[in-house]
Amino acid sequence: MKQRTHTCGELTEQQVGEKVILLGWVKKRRDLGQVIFIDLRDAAGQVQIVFNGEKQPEALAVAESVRSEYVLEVEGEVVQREESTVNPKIDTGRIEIIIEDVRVLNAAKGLPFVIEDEAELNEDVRLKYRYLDLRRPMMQDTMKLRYRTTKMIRDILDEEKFMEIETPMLTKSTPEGARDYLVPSRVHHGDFYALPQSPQLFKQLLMVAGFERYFQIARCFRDEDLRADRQPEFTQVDIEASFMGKEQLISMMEKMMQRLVKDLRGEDVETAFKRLTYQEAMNRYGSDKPDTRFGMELVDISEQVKESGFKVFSSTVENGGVVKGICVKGIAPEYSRKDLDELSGFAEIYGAKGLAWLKVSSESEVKGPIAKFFNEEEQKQLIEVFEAEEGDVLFFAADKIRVAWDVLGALRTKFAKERNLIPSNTFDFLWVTEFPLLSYDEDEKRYVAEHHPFTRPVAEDEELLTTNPEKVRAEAYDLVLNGYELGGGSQRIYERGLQEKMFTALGFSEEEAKEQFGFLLDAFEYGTPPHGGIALGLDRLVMILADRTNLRDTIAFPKTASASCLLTNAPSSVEQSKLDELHLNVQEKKKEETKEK
RNA sequence: GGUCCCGUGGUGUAGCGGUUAACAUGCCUGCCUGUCACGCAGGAGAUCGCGGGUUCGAUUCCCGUCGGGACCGCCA
Repeated sequence: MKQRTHTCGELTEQQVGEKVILLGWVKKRRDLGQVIFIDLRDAAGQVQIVFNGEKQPEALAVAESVRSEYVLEVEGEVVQREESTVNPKIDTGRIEIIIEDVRVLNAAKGLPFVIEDEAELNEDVRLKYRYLDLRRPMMQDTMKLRYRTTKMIRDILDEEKFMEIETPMLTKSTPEGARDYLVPSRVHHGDFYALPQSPQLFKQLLMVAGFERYFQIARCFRDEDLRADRQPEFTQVDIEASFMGKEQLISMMEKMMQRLVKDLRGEDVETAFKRLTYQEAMNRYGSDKPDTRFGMELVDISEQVKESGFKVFSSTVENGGVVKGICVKGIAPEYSRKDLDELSGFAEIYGAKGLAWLKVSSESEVKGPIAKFFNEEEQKQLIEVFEAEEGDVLFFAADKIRVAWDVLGALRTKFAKERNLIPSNTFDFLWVTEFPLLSYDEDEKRYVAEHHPFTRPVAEDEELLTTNPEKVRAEAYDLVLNGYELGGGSQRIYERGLQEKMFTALGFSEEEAKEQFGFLLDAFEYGTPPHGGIALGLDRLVMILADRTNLRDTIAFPKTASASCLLTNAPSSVEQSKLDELHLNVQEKKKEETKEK
C-alpha cells in the first residue's frame, strides 16, 4: 500500500493539476464501456474517479472487475470538471480524478445491503452486520457527533477545573436500585463483584479525598429490561463537586448545555432554564420528565365534578381519587365515537379502568356518551376550564392520582406526536426539582429512595425524616430535555448522623447499613466537605442532538431489546471448565427448550 | 413477568385456503466514451423463521416456539 496524499473528501479545485494518491472504498461503479466512473469513499468523504479506455486501458481493465466496497489504491490527476458535468450534489462535484494507476487492495463479496442512508433495513440485519451498517453516512455522522459531544464536555469541564478520574468496574453489589450485572470471583469462592450502576459511591469518596471537582465519562450497567431509550450498558457523564451549591452547579450545567447545542446544532438556548417542582410537573403534564414544547396541559376538575350526576366521577373524588382531563384541539371531526372509545384500551395500559371523553360541539355544549350526566351549566363550565372550542375533544381520567397522571401524560404525548404539535429544532431544557426523597414500596413494605440513598433532604424537611418520611423533599434536580430525562443530580448527605437516619428511614438495621455502606459512613467521619453532583445520560443527549428516537443509533455496538448482541452472539454458554473455575452451577432450563436449540 | 406488531429471493415489501409466489432494489452476463438513482437487453436467485394442528390441500387459518421491534411492569 502506498501512502495517500489526500483524503477523498478534502479534495477541492485547489488541487487541480496535482497528482494524487487516494485510498478508499468503491461506493458506486458506473460502467459506460470505454469509460468507467467510480465514487471512491473514505472516512472524509467521496470523490469521482474516472477510468478512460483510450488513455489507460490497463487501469480500465482493472476497473471493470471492481465491485461495490472493494478497497482501492488509485493514482491520478485532479482535473476540473466541464461545466456541464459538474455534480452540485456532492462536495467534490466540481472536480474528478483521471486515474493512471489502480490497485485492488482488497475485494469484497456481495453485501447484504447497500451502504446508503436510504436503505431501509430491519434492526436484526443492521445489528448482525453492524460493521457495514456503521459504514453508512448517517451512522458515521452520528458517531462523529457523539465524539464531538464527548470532547466538548471534556473541554468544558476541564476549563471549569474538573479532573477526570476512573473508578472501578469490578465493584460491590448493593441492595438498593436496579438489578446488578454480577461477575463471579474465581479467587473468592461463591462471591461476586457487580458492574457499577453508576460510580456514585466512588465519586463521593473522591470528594472525601479532597479532589473537589471530579468527572468521568463512565460506563454504567443495569440489568433491567430495555426500551427504545434504555440500554443495559450506557454512558454517563458523571460529575461531582465539593463546595459547589445547587445553584452554582445548575448554572454551570446550563452553560454547558447551551454551548453544546450552539456548537453542535447551531441553535440558541436561553438560560436560566425553566424550573418545575415535581408536583407542578406531575399536575400540569402528568410526567416527571415533561415535554413542554407543546401545551395540552392537564386540568384538575375534581372540584367541579365531585357533586355531579356522573357517578364514575363523583364517587372517584369521594374515595380520595381525582378527575383530571386534557383538551385535544380540533380532532372532533376526525374521530368517530368508535375511535374515541377505542382509546380506553390505551388508557388501560397505564392501569386505568377506562377513558371518558366529550366532544365540544359548540361554545357551550358537549356531546358524547357521558354528556347527559352534565347539565347545561356544568357543560359550559367544563368548556371554560379547558378553554375549549368547537371541534375539540376532552379526555378524562378518574382514578388514583398516579394513574390519572400516567394516563393523561401518555395521552398528551401520543396526540402531540400524531398531530405533529412538536416543533423541530427546539431544545427545550428544564429542571424538575423538589422530588420526594422517599416513596413507599407496597411490595417491599418499606420506604425506598426515589433518587438514591445519598441524596440530601431539603433542610427544612429534615425532621420529617423520622415522623413523616413521605413528605420529605429531596435536594435533587433532574435535567429534562424534550421529554427525556437527560440526567439527575442532587446535593449529598455528608454527615454520618444524617446518613444513618436515612438508612433507618429506608428500613436498614444498623448492622445492614454497616455491612453495606460502612466504608462510606466511616469516610464521612474524616472531614467530608459538602458536595453534590449530577449524572447525564450521554447516549440520550447524543440521541436528541442527532434527532434520533432510538438509543441504538447512537451506540456503535448496541444490544437488542432482549439484551443480546447479534454481531457476536453474546451472551452465550461457556465451557464447563470455566464454570468449575468460578465455582458455578447452572440450573437446568425450565421446560425443554434446550433440545430444540 | 405481561400486552401488542412483524418474520416471504441478498435487502425492503406485496400477496393468497389451490398462484408459474409478484414488485422494487441489489447481484450476474452482454452492449454502451460523460455518468453521478447512468441507460438498454438478458439471467440467476425463495424448503414463505421453525414445530405441531385444522383441512382433500396451509406461505395463507389456529396453537406453540425462536428471532426482531414498541410498550406496561421494572429501571434508586
